Amino acid sequence: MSKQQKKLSVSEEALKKAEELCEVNGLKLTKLRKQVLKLIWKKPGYVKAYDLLDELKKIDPSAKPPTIYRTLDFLMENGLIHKLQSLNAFIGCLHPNEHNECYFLICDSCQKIEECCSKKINNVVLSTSKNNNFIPNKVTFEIAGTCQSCLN
Amino acid sequence: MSKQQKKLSVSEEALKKAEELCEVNGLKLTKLRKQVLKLIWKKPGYVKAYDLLDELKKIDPSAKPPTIYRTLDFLMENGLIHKLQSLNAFIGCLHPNEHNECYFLICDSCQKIEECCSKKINNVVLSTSKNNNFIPNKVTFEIAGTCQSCLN
DNA sequence: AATATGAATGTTATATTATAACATATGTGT
DNA sequence: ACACATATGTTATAATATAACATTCATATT
Repeated sequence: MSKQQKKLSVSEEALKKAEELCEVNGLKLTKLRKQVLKLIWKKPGYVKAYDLLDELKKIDPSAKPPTIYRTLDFLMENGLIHKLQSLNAFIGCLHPNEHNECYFLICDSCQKIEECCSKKINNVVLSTSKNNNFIPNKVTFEIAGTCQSCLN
Repeated sequence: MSKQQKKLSVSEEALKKAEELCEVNGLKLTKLRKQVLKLIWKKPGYVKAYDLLDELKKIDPSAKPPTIYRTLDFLMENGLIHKLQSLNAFIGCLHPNEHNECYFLICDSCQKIEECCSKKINNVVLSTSKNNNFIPNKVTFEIAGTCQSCLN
């Protein structure tokens, strides 16, 4: 941490990145979208759509399922969050825009998620796709198990 | 195909394997479970739980959601089928028991699935788990895209 | 054969996750 | 002011999945 500049939290960092990215790409990070993204980052680990809806209702009582799902769709389409398919849950993306394939280590006991990117994964996807004459579009790669700190 | 022995279809083969595997492991492949497994193999590509339920109802009108989900649980626990997490769908396993990690190529346009096993995947899972001090338990790896025959 | 036991199945109800369809508002350019 | 597209509001319902408890069935033992 420098003396000049207060260090941003991961969450603040992510929101800043999101704003920049939307700015650059001409995307509208509306009030609603920003609120939802904030709520996603506020919770450690992953978050479920209806829990998010409950949180959002505290700010905006008129929020309803489509409010959340549409917003999640926007955030996903633009790489700001990921959906964890094996959990039906959502999580903020650590490095929007920089994306090669990434995957998730999901701790079954503490709900913490590690987002990883790796060339190896990318290579496996590309090579096996090639072997099968398959054009990959969307990769889902999630490893559930037990994390370091839950092992003792 | 030999002259002596009629070649079994993939589906017949799978059912035979399932029976053998249950025999060996002391698992009860009951009438219901066999019926459901048959229905899963009957459909090309993947199958959704409630479609399966509709099919089952034609045989057993008293079937209800728990009937299907319990049976799917049994079949999954014992490696006879897989769940495709990104589709909420199910598919028969081509090689029950032989399992190292496997993954799926899912064609978005024709719904056909290619099940692949590969040491590479296994290695990636093991090495990245190790790097993160993570004990992997269940791997979900699904690649959606376009298959060979849908490209023209 | 009678009985005990656990596993499997039946049954009712409800929880959870997600979308369709249409109405209204809001921002932007002309 | 108007047209247009995009975003949001609203109502209803679809699709996916499980909890909880009752009954049946297989089998092992007496």
